[in-house]
Amino acid sequence: MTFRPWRRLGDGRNQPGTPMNLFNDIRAVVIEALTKMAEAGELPQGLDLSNVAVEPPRDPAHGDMATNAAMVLAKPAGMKPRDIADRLAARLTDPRITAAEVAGPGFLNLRLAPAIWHDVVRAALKSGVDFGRSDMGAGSRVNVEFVSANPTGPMHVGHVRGAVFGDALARLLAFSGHDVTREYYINDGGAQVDVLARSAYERYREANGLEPEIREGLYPGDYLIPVGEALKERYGDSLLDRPEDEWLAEIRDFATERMMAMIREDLALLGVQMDVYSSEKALYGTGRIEAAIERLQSQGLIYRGVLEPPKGKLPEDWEAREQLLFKSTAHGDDVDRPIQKSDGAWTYFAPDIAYHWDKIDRGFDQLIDVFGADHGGYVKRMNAAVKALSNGRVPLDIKLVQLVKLFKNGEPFKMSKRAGTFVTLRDVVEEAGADVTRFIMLTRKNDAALDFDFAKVLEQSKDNPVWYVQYANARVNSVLRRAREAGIDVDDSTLAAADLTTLAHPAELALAAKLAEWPRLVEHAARAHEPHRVAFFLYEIASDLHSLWNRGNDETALRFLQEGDAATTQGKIALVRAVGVVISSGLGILGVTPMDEMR
RNA sequence: GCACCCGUAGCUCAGCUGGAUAGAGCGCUGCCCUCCGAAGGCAGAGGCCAGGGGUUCGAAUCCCUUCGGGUGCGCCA
Repeated sequence: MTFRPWRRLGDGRNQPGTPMNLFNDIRAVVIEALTKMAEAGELPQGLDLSNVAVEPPRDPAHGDMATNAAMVLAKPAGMKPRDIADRLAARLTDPRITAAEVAGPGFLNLRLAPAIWHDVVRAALKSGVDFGRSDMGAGSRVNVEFVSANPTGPMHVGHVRGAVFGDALARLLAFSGHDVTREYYINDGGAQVDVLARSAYERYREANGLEPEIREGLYPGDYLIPVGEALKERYGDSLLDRPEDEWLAEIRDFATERMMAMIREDLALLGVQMDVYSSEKALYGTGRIEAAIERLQSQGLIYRGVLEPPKGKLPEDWEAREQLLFKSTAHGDDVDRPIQKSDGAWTYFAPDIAYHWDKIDRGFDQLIDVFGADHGGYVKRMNAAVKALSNGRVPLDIKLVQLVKLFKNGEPFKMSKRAGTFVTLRDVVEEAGADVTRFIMLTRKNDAALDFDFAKVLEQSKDNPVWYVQYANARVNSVLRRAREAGIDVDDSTLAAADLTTLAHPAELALAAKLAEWPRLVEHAARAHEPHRVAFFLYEIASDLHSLWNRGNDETALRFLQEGDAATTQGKIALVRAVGVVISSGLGILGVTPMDEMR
């Protein structure tokens, strides 16, 4: 029996941008059959086939794949689902499809030849960690803005999840064929960097032997002490007892730069690297903000007016004032938003509008902002601004990342070595490690709150998903080691060329079929901007491997190492290794290092 | 008051952008190591998918509404 190379499987019928996705291949077969039915008059011409799906059925008894084509088309075609399904089944003559049965309300359940699953294993071995890589994105340019923590101190827990999420999303999008830019927006234009400068000035005084006055409202953290010392090194005592306006701007720039260096280090601890750092301050004085506002004005979206007082908690000192407003309600917001304070200075929103316009201007096809959940109120107005500025061309997806609650053995975790008042990113990484931190942060949807218990995430048991997945990978490598010790060649290239016909047990083929879902999952997760799906999929794969492993205890035919039968062993190890490939590939998207050994 | 998010097994959460009998871990009950890593695995019990309407071949998923929890609501960023 010979197998066609995987690349030819699609036979040119692959949808553009989706190599190696078996589900897309089979869908293409179904679509072609439907098209022929229309040509033959068995279906009306010109039906919308976009809702026709080919999916893995939940119940394995329903075969390997199922299509809803008959049900989706029944109404527009004015036919009974069963009739469509029957005729479709008759036209599915592709040799890969060994059976097509109509079931349930009109599903067409497909069974595929075992050789298909062997090809999946082979594809994984040949592609390595690139297995599942897709060109679905067709090189479209995506800007992922994330973290964007204020440059006033070290990153804290609140930033960690956003950093991990944004980076994993960026990796996922890159893996699925997008041209991704990771970007950090430095909020160095507001009052908070003045506070930073004053705080650093006190530390500068301290470095000169004076008593620092860390007044209420200044940043008290120890991390500014070295900044004070550096200031002393640079300025000596020349700035002591000078009025603020003589040193504020200089110290502000100096301290901001130092803070950004620190933040870069913090990000590096998590394995996060930005491509672009954009400065808010750099927008001032360039006319960019004015130009952006002018552009909105030209669309009739800027006016002077008075807002209704906010309902609910009314500030004591509230009084009606005329302000410059952006008519965000024209694009879905609830109220119009001020872009200028009553003293004429820009609100934070104004440079942010200019910044997003800049991103649009740089030619991105899609913008993604990762914000903390406390910025939820900002979503509609930003969407409105981007919609207006790009004339609806550039979609903006704002992902809100929910809070992380830290625990240790079930007790709320409070620690503040450096910062004085909060748990830093560094604290978290030093306590749990970057890999564990990243994985756990991705085991929940971004918009669901997350409990992070240091004791649990470091536990070595199946309660702990990181451990469980790493353990599966370690077992894969354990099998490979033992096979080599037995003198069996298990190099990927050898395994990929091996005869896999002995890989025929339903349990083994089921696992291979699970691997076939990986490329599909990548595309779905990327489309939904949901990297957590990768983490859950890895957990499932790990579970399947552990399960198959243990079945070998009772059924010796299922053991991966078959004594005295190198050929059969190679076939089984090809499957095991393919599992390892998918785990490594998935962990790569999560930014987690696979572990070969757990000892 | 308004907006956004959430509500799924006793607990913590998935549920593949509308599919078939709603899943996993923990906890509970009972099993599996002379055998590839038992740091594992198998089986069982456990559900009005918060409640009520609607949309359609079909709803945990989409729309409306009620209840409950979180977050936000001009001159902070």
